[in-house]
Amino acid sequence: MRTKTKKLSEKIITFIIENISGDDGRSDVTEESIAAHFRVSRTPVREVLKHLEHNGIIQTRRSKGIFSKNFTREDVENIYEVRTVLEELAAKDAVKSITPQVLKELRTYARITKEARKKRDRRKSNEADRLFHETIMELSGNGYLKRIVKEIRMVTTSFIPASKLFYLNNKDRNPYSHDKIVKALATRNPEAAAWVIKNHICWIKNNILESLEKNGKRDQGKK
Amino acid sequence: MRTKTKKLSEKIITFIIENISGDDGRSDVTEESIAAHFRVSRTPVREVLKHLEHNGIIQTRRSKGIFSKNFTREDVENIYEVRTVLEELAAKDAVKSITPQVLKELRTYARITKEARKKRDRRKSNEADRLFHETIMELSGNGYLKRIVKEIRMVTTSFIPASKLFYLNNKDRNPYSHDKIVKALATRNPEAAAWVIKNHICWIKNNILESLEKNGKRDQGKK
DNA sequence: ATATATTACTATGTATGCAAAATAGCACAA
DNA sequence: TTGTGCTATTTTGCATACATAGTAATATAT
Repeated sequence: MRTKTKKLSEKIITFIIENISGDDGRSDVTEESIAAHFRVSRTPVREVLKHLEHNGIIQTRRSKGIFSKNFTREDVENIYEVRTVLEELAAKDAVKSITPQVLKELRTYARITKEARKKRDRRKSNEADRLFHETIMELSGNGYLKRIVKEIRMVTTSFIPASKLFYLNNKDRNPYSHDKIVKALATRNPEAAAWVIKNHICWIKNNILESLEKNGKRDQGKK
Repeated sequence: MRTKTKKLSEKIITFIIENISGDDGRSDVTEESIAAHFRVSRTPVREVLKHLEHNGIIQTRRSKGIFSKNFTREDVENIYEVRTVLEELAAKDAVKSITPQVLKELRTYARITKEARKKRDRRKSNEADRLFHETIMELSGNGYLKRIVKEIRMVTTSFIPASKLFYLNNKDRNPYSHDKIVKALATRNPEAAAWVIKNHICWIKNNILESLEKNGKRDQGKK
């Protein structure tokens, strides 16, 4: 169980995503501040930052600090278009190797997600949601696909910073639910599974777009 | 025309991909040697290395140096599976905004690729091939898709190091040629375009698998 | 001659220091 | 008050120096 080694960079990533803003002026998140927070030097922090910058999650402006990318409606649509075809692919591959055990596991995650959401336990519901999708990825047997979708999930997560993270609770439930995904997978019909996944993600996308429109009006004028 | 700034990291990437090997023992490619070659310090080199390592192209072993990943047949299939659905997506989107001008441009790249390949001018044919595919990406209007496919192309390029790069010349031509892709795009039928692209890439994948099998036998036993 | 312990070396990981760029604050003049 | 130029400050970019881990080679004992 190797956990300690990798965890630092993961922690730094989480920390950054949760703390950065896209405002102008000076950012209170700097290489120095992150380094100080984790009691390391700037060097390892920089490596994480470069990674995030490369993935388009942050942008660093010299002598100003680190800022979140202000995603446009188009950006969100583009990224979700990519994520959709990749999760469809995963679902299609997953049906080939599905087992009763895994189906049971998926149902458990689906149940936990639903219950936690009902109780407004955002952290727990997100965690179970993540496990649900990652299990399907795992099932696809395609390690590269798994890795790349994980990256994309990191981007989409950053769309909705913690401060704005209310959208899930205020909305109706996703009509293309995890339960329906499980049912489709159980039929072992690739196209059916892909269809449900596609609609599932499409619903999430629309939800995020709505949320961004509600929250993001003020960011409009700024360059 | 900002070229100088970004070029260094691009050059470093090219240099690394062209020089690393997957052998055991000590590598002659080290942070130090790369830094010395480009007359910079290890710091900027490390940033590029971390990026490549993250993309799964290289692996760095402490006190041994930098090595290429030894891709298995399964890795190649996984990565090409991902690339295929993404290029299909690009083609489907591209037909929406295709114009006679772009079709002409694509035909030009197709012609140059073909001619250069006939003359065994590998560099030129690769360049034109890249432009062909990137033009379709551009046409899709999805910047994120464009970026992510570019990354994947970097990985697939690293499958076949320069030293082994003969496969293209020794084989029959791709039956799902660039010409046929252009024709399919011209019909503005998304499914048709995606179908040709899919087969085009599938042919390349099989070609690479064959080449790896011929060249890579010796890498088998090693961990 | 072979196996093992010790030592020197090599290359990465991390920290620190210095240079450059861009901003923000302040003084001063109109 | 408002605009302009200078200076100090902030923060990134790059370089260097030190710490650590893993390897290879040598020496020693059996």
